[in-house]
Amino acid sequence: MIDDRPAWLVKSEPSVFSFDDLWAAPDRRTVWDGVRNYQARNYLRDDMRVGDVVVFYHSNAAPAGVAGLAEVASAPYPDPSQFDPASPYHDPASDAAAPRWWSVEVRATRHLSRLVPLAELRADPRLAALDLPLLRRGNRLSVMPVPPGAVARIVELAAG
DNA sequence: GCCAACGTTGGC
DNA sequence: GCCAACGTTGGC
Repeated sequence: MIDDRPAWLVKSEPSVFSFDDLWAAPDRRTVWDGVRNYQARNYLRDDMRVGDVVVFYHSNAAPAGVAGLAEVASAPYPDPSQFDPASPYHDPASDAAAPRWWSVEVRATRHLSRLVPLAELRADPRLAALDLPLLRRGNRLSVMPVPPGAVARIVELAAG
């Protein structure tokens, strides 16, 4: 039952890494690295658990919206890219003994029958009643919680 | 490309 | 600790 599990939304720019890219990855799986915001880091490090639902959102896209579903596929671990000088996410100030940035692995589980555009999410009264952080004004978090019931509703909209 | 909203940095 | 400047995000 999808609704019994905690759910999270992650953003990705599809021109960089799309849901289809995740679907095409080995084991449909990848490390979710490069998150460089403390609030999002706290969700990754402290709250995400194996089996949690992940809503894969395309940002900076036309249209932006929910592209598919995934799940948390590993326990949190220090984001390897912070220690990699060749990575654009390299953080020379991060100490290996007390890593600043964390990752989990995610695995794609379900293609939606179509992308659900942000405008449709905003227009849906049932989602509005759930107060999705994604839909709050000025939201810029790249990892955020999804309230109970919202995933099922998004799937309904996709089937819509 | 524009621009509003936001997070971070750094001078004081 | 304040807050202005700056850089980034992300919808349009």
